[in-house]
Parts: sequence; structure tokens; C-alpha cells
Amino acid sequence: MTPDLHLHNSLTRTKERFVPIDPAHVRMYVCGPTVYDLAHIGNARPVIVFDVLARLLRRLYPRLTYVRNITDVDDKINARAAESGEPIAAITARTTADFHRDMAALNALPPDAEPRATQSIAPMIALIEKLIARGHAYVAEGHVLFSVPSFGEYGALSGRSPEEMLAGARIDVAPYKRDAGDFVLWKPSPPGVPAWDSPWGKGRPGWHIECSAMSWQALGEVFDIHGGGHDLMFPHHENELAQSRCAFGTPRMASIWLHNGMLRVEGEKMSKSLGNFIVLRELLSRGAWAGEALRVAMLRTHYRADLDFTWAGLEEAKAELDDHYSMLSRAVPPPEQPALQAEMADWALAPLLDDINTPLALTRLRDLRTLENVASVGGSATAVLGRIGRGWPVVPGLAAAAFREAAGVLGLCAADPVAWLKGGEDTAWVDQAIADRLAARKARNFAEADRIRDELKAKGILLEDGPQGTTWRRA
RNA sequence: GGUCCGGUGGCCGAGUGGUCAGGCACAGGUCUGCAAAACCUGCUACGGCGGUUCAAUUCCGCCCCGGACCUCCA
Repeated sequence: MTPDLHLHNSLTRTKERFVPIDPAHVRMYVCGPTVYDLAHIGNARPVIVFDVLARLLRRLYPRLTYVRNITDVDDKINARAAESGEPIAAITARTTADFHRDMAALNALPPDAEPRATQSIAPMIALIEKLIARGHAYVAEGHVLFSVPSFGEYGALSGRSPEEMLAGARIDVAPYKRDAGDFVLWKPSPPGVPAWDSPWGKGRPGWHIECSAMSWQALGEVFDIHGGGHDLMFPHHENELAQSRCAFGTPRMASIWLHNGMLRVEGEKMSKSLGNFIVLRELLSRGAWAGEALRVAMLRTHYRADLDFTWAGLEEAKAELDDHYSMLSRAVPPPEQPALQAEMADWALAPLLDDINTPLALTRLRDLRTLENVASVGGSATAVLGRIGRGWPVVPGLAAAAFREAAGVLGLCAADPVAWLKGGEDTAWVDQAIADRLAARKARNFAEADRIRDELKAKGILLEDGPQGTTWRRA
């Protein structure tokens, strides 16, 4: 696949050709979770989106280092500890493990590095010292503050001037700030709150400095891609960018900034006050299919657009996966046509090169599925081949192999098809019922055969009579 | 108030200055003991008003509607 990837850069608000700083080693940083509570479905979106991008980059380039941090020092964590009595370290360790489990259920691969804020205090202090030395930060009443006016390009990422930001801002300005827009790099800790020794006394870092420190440690002063939710663009990413550029004196922090859109639920903004907050663990408990179905549901919308999550949409995504796995379950081993298989897979994946157009890639996956169905079950491929303008041979196994290859980049359809369709439990009784029904059919006792089928249907088992006998799957 | 992003057929959702998205749902059909699955066919939309153009859903302007962000929410 030719590495001709274009991405929408939030910094320039245009689609740009992706040119790695080092083509032999692409580097990407994505803001990870603050570990104080179970992940909700909104947390899942950037994980899924950037997992797809990571898989794509690995296909395009020889090496990728994908870094996603864990924020384990934060006032929300402190508050949770104060109200529950559980030690901070226990909360963060447990929540991190929960996060890992949930993300694995989404079929998201772990990042190459997962630095933690509490283990990155030294580089944070080093960065703050650089900023003070360069005149971009100052000490005031035990705090260290970043001087926004010292960085002329502040506001470029979020597209607003400091004056504009303050015009409608609903905040109180701390009296020790020289400028209302200045933000905290280091702050003193009240009793009972985690504190580390620093040149400015015992205290803790501000929110944004951790990502500047961790990306620096893991990827260097300048790297290729920085990602995260759109809500992080301001102030978090704006401040990160200011810190890193000012500390290192570089013309940029990352070449391309990517931001995924926000989530709504059944048309409404997801919020705790509306009571429509969906905890990922709860969604996953609906069945083994739920994680992958959520992945499909999310990839059906372009990553930059806001996504309206609906339960009906999740069901539709599951149904689509059922169809995919049905096709895969009957696919024969592919013929030895690696070049053609790669061509078909590349065709399906080509939309990803255009700013990660997953909805179109999913459409093409469906076309590959149809081609395989035509080859293995019967029918005509002329309609599909004509529409897509290809003259591929219709050979059993070929499109299925290309499908698997392409789906793998989307992180889909890696499960065993039979396990997916049958649920993986002990189901010898179903086979027995099918045998009984077969006997009834042979005796032309169709009333009994239909009775058995209805009985199974009531238990969520669907029978399908085919040329090779009767198969079944869960509804 | 400021900044920004969107409005595509019953629903979801790509894309394009002029020939087709696709899926779901629905309706026919092939196949089947009946079904299911699979395949085929039908369903022809681009918020409103102007403008540019031979031609606009696609470009420009205005308006309406929805959404996001505006100091610690992915």
C-alpha cells in the first residue's frame, strides 16, 4: 500500500499530506484517561479511532511508536479518595486495570508505551525549569505559572486570541496571575493531597504539563501526530503546545493534530445530569458481541464528526457483524493469488488514506463480502463489480481473504466466526434437536420438523438449511 | 456574547459542478417441503432564499435549525 496518507490537521484546519519526520519511525501521542472511575463510551471513541490509525500506520510504515498516557494525578482522583476513603494508589491501580480490560474488549491494541504522570514528575520539573529559564514561566505565591503573553502564537491551535478567550470566560482570575490567561504549571498541595519535592516547594503538577513531559520522554521534543478528543483542543492541547514549544524553542510540537468528535446519546448530550451516561462496562455486559459492535457503530461515523450513539445503532452494528461472520464461517481457504488479494484489500482500505474515512471503508468491506457470497453461495457479481469498476475473478475464498486482511486494519472480524455465531457455549443439545428435525424431514413429517425449528427459535437459535446440511446461529 | 463545526431519501451515512454511493427498514423476485441465508430488482434525497454558471446537493452570500468549545470533560 502506498503511504499516501492525508489527515485533517486541526492546527491548519486543512487536510494535509502526512509526511513523517522520520519515515523509518513514525511517532504518535494520544491523550489517555484520568483514572478515577470506570470508562464511559465517550472514552472509547478516541481509543478506537486512534487504534485504527495506529494499525494503518503500521501497515504503511516500518515502525510506529504509539504512546498513550495514564493520568494518575488529578483533583478528581483526590476527591474520589477523600469521599470513599480508598487510598489514591488503589483507586488509580484498579481503574487502570479496568480501563485495560475494557479497551481489550473493544479489540483495541495496547499502545507501545503507556507512561504515567506520577512516574514522570522529574521530567515535568525539568520542563518547568526550562520554561522559567527561557522567560516563559514565573513563580508566584508557591505556584509556577506559564506566561501566555510570552508566546506570541498562543491560541493558534484552537483558533482564538487570548482576548477572545477571556471575553466570555466564566472563570475567576487568581490574583497572583500576571495575566488572566496564564495557567498553572506547578501548584502547592494542601494537606492530604499528593505532593512531590520541587524547587518551588512541595506540590503537584498542573494538568497540562504532564503530557508535554511524557510525550517528550517517549517521543522527543517534536513528533508526528498528537491526538485526542475535540474537547481537549482548548485549553489542554493549546497549553501543551505552548509549553513544549517554548521549553524547546521548536517551531512546532507535533506535525499534525487530530481531534475526534464528541458523543451524544439518543440525540442528547451525554451527561450525568441527564442520566444518559453510558458506562462502557455496562454496555459490554450485554454480551460478548457488544465490544466489537460498539467499534463498528463508532467507525460508521467519520471520526471528526459528532457521533450520536443509539441502542438501535448498536443492534444494527451487531447485525452487520453477524453477516460478516456468516460469510467468513463458510469461506474456504483462499487461492494462491496474493497480488490480487492485496489489491482487493488495498481497495477496501484506500478510504482510510483520505483522513481515515472509516464509513467508506466499511462500505467497501461489505462489497468484498458480497463478492465472497456470490462466489461461495451463488448469485451474480456483475452488479457489484460494475458499480465499483473492477474486473476481479469470482473465486471462492479470494474476497474473504481480502476481507480478513482489510478488516484487520479496522480491528474487526478477528474472532472465530463459529464462536461468534454460536456464542461459544456447550450446545450439543442443539445438534441433537437438528438431528431429530432431520429425521422428521426425511419422514416428510414437516409439521414435526417445523415444531422443532420453532422451539429452537424461541430459544434464540436460528436454523439455516443449506446444500451441506443444516447450520445454526444465535439470533 | 465570542470562536468553530454541521444540516443528504423512513433511519444511519459517504461523496461529487453535469452518468451510481452503500447499509438498515420496506416491497417484489430467484432458491427452498416451508423458512432462513445468499443473490437480483424497486424505493432516487441533498434545510430555506438569492447569486455565479450552459449546468449546483456540490462554489458564494444571507437566513433558519442543530451541535461543540470558551481554564483542568475523550
